Amino acid sequence: MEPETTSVTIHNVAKSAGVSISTVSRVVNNLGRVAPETRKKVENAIRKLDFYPNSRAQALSRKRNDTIGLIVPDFEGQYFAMLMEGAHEEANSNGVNIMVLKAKGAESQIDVVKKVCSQGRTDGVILMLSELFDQVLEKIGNISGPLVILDKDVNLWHLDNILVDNRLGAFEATRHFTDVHGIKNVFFVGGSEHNVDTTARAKGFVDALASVKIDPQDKKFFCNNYSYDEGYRIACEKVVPLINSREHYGIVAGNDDIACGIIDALMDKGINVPQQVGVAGFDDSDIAIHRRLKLTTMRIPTKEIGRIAVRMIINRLSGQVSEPSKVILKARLIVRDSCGCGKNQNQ
Amino acid sequence: MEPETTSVTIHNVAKSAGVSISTVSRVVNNLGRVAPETRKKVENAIRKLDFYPNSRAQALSRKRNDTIGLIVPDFEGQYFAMLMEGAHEEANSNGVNIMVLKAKGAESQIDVVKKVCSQGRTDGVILMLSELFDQVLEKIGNISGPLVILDKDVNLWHLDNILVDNRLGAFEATRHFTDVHGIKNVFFVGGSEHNVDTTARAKGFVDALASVKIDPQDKKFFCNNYSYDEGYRIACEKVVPLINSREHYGIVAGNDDIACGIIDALMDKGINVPQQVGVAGFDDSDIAIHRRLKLTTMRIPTKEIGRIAVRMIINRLSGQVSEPSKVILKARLIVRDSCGCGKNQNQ
DNA sequence: TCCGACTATGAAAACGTTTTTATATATTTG
DNA sequence: CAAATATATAAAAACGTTTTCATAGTCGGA
Repeated sequence: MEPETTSVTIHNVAKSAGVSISTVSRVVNNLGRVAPETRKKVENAIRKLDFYPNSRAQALSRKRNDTIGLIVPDFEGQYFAMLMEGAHEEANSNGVNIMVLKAKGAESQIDVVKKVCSQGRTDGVILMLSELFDQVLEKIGNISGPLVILDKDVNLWHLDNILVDNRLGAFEATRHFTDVHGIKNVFFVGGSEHNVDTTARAKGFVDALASVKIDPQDKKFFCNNYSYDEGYRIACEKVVPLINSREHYGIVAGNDDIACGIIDALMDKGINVPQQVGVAGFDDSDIAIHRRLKLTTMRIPTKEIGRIAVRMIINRLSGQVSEPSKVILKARLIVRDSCGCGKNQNQ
Repeated sequence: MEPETTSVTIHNVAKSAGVSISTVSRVVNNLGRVAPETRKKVENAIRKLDFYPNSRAQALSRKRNDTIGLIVPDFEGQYFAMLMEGAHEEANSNGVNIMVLKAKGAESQIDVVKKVCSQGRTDGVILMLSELFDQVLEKIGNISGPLVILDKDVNLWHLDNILVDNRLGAFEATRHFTDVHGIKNVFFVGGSEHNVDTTARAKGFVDALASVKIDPQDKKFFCNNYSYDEGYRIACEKVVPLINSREHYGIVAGNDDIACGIIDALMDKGINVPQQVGVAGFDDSDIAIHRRLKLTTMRIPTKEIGRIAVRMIINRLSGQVSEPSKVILKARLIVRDSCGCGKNQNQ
């Protein structure tokens, strides 16, 4: 009934080596001075007994867990995986662990953050906010440990903040069509109109056209969400009717899913992509290179975001850095075939 | 220099409510009998002081962390995300957390498992093994807590085990071509020949052909890895030369990436897909529905695997279940367009 | 009215570390 | 050579809970 193999503690090691537990602790943590022969005795005992310090006791005593919480609204797409990749890389090389939590609605996010921090389960938290983020921020101002907010521009309080310049990204994608391809008819098909990312990207699009003296009027469309199906739908309903077979066009999509939907819709309507209509996506997700027509897209440095977020927390914990900071990363245009630059350029 | 807001402990609550810490603990954990008015006093104090029990102290005292470790070789593709989805769902509804760890090589996996278990950082571990898994298993037989092995058939020791019947999956995909489409010329293009999944799928393919009296000789090909590019390469080098324009063909691919590579290769060589050659993938990953020609593919119940894995650990921890078990899940054929069943069936 | 059983609560031990403080012993200094 | 100082180690306190054990107080029955 009790197969519970009681594990070996620092006391066992101390006894076996004929020293006190303080000495063992000093050896394990490389602290203070220990006579060479004593150290050897202790190290032998540790090896003999296969001793690993109990992390629960360490956590209590040291008042830290060596654990960072990563709170995301969902695990969909590959954003989460990339974020994890970067975060884990940085965390691992600093001996800290990552606990993944999911919290979608504002309620849930407030709950999870408060709980996890107040309980001392993590030493710091990386939070990817959902849409209603001002409500969340309002309530978590007084939490204890370091807190990094991702992807939403947060000016309040002493919070670290990492974001991507979406406006600039869409600006560059748009100017790629106007400048490199000499196209005057550029459209924008974004995600939900109330999404802050979409808003920023739409602004970049407008700014880009304005900067080359093109009227952006009636050239912006919005999907209900960031999905392939919505991209397909909007392309059929809004874009196709505007296409004149004698002109060339460019479309800046809100993300790669939408871009793919658009491309397939256009093709299904017999329109030549990318010869007559070039399309650019956003995110550089997996699907960008897993299609016949490789997607030109703006790459979001997601892995980098994860890495920096962990770095920020570690810095704050180590006391080296006390001031909160805001990091703004750029998206980068990855030119492939769907804009008309690539292998399918000349038919 | 010390903005460390020292958090409120059970002692503060006890003092504020005018009772002992044992009473507070009893109220918090709903244990033993507490007089209604005492309970009210304590609850008020808890609310007033915004008390959250320190999870580190709880962990030490209770000898558990309410944390499950999920060890994966990488975060690529969407396998990890789906696994996480299921695992988190089950974990969350049981009040346990998930710590994600990465360990790729055999060395690393042994290290991580031993460390995480011996330290008591997690109460149980879900382990997704890399290729050289016998070496790993050999060394981690004596670890303490519950351990669930994913995706590799493990017969040794007292380990829980969840796997997918890859043989049966490939069998069904193959028979779909022979039975539904009446195709005799079916090929298999798997991943690395030394991969156990590939081996099982290849066997399913051979068994299926044998079961309908077709000679599987010279119909199996292998990629160096599970990538789009390899699928493209093998299709060009091995498959295309075998295609006779008067015959119909079916191809069972090792995964969706390979399937996409094959399809694009065939199309680039001017072969009609799916009219002349049908292709089926494996995994039902994102890309299956993000292409113009929707992929027919075997869906692996990854989310379910995550859910069951967590369930197993929780059951073992609760002492309800003591015997290790092996769960074998089936892949399910998702019929879309690339096999020739769908919208593009008749040209 | 007295005794046993039960109830509500408090006191104290335990969990396994880290860290501070104390104490021998060895080494230097005047 | 005694006093001051270093050095190596041990003893004990602390971390914040849970849990066992002890102790008053209450109740019902003889």
